[in-house]
Amino acid sequence: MTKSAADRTSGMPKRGYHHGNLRQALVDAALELITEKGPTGFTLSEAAKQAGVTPAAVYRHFEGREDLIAEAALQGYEIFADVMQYAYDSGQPSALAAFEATGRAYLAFARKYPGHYIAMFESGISVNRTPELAAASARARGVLEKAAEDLSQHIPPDKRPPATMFSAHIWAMSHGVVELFARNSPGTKSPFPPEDLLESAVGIYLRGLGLVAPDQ
Amino acid sequence: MTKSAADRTSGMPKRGYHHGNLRQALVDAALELITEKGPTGFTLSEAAKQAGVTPAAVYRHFEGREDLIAEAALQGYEIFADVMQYAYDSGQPSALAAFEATGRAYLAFARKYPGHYIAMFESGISVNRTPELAAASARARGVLEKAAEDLSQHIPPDKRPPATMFSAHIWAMSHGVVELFARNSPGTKSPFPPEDLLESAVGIYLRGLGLVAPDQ
DNA sequence: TGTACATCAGTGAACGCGCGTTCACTGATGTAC
DNA sequence: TGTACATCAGTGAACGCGCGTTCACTGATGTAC
Repeated sequence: MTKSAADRTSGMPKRGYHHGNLRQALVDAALELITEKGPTGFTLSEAAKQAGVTPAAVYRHFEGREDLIAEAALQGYEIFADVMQYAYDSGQPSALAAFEATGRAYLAFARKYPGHYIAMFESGISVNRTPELAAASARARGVLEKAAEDLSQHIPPDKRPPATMFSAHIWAMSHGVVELFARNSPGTKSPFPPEDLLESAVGIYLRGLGLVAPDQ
Repeated sequence: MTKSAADRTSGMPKRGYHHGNLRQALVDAALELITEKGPTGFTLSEAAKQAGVTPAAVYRHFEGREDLIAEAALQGYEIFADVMQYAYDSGQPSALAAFEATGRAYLAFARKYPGHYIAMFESGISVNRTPELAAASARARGVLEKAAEDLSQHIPPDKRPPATMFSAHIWAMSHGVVELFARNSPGTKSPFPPEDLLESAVGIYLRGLGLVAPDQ
C-alpha cells in the first residue's frame, strides 16, 4: 500500500529494485511540501514519509537534506530554461514579440511550478552549489539576455543601453510581481491580476525605450 | 557582564527592574540574527542568549517566537513609512521628484535595514496579524500611492492608468531589484549596482508614461 | 529615614518533539554458471 | 531451468541536538506607611 501511494506521487513505472523510482518520488514530495508550506515547511523526514519510506532511505539517493532541495532547484532551472527558450522561439522572428513572450513565460512558470520556483529563488541554496546548477541557471538567464540583445538592435547605437541591463530590469520586474502579487501572499492583496500588472509594466517600459508606439 | 553585553546591544539606558530594556534588546537581537542568517536562522533561544537572558524571559515580553518577529516587522514598517514619507516630502512640490525620491527611498531602506526588510517581506508573517501591523503597512503603501496619484495628474485623463497600478509597478520593480541584486545573493552576481539598476528602470518607465522627456 | 510588603522581571530545571544523520541489518532483485 | 551468490535499496532502532514552551521559584525594585 505504501508502494502504491508512492507510485501515485511519482507517476513513474514501478521498476528497479524496490520502490522503483524513489529518487524522483522524493523530489516530488519535496516540491509538494515546499508548495504547501514554504521552504521552511519542508523536512527530509516528512518528504520520506510522503514517499512511503523511512528517512534513512533518502540517503541512498541524496547526500542529505540540502542535496535534495538542490535537485529540486536543478530540475526547476531546467524546466525554466526550456520554457523561456520555447517562449523566445515562439515570438520569433519579431524581436519584440520574443522579448514580451519571455517576460510572460517567467510569470507563467512561477504560477505553474511554484515549488520549483521557491526551491530556486527562496530556499537559500546557491546557484554555484554544483556546476550543473550553475549551468542550468546560466542557460535560463542566457535566453532572456539574448531576447534583450535582439531587441536592443532596434535602438540607435548611440543611445542604446546595455542589453544585460534590459534583461535585469525585466527579470526584476517579473520577480517583484511574483513575490508581491502572485503569491497567496499574507494580506498584500493584489489590486490587479499579476499577469495584467506585468504586461502593463513591460508595455510602459518598452514604450519608454521607444520600442513600441507611444499611442498603442 | 551579561547585562553590559545586552546594554551594548540595545544601546538604551539600563533602567527598570532588572535588565532595563529587554523587550527592545530582544527585538534588536532578532534583527541581528535575521540579518546574518536569514529568517530561518533566527530562533527565540538564540535571541535570548544574545540579549544575555534565559529563553523563558522572552515570555515576559512576547507571546512567543512569532510575536517577536511580528514586533520586528512592525518597527520596520514604521521606519519604512517614515522614510517614504520623508522622501516624498523632500521631492515636493514636484510630483515627479517626489515619485522618484520614494522609489530611491525604498531601496535605501532595504539596504540600511536589512533585518527589518526580511522580517517584513520574507519571514512569512502576515500583515494582517494585528491591526497595528496592518495600519503601519497601509501607511507605507499610502505614501507611494499618493506619490503615484500626484504624478498621474500630469497624464491626460483619457489615457491615464490607475495610480494604484503605477505604485504597484514601482513597488514590484523595487522589490525585484532588492531580492535579486541587492542581496549578497548566492551566485546571482549583480552586473550593475542595484541603485543604478532601479534608477534606470524607473527612468525608462516614466519616459514610457510620457512623464519625462524622451531625450533626457 | 526606615521597615514591611507587593510587584513582577528574570531564573533554572524540565518537558516533549521532530529534526538530520549513522549503522548494522535484511531481504528482494539481478546475474553467473 | 535451477541453484548459488553478489548487489544494494530500504529497514528500524538509536543518537545527540536545539527547539519552543511551562512552571514554580527567587530576588531586585518600587511603594505605602
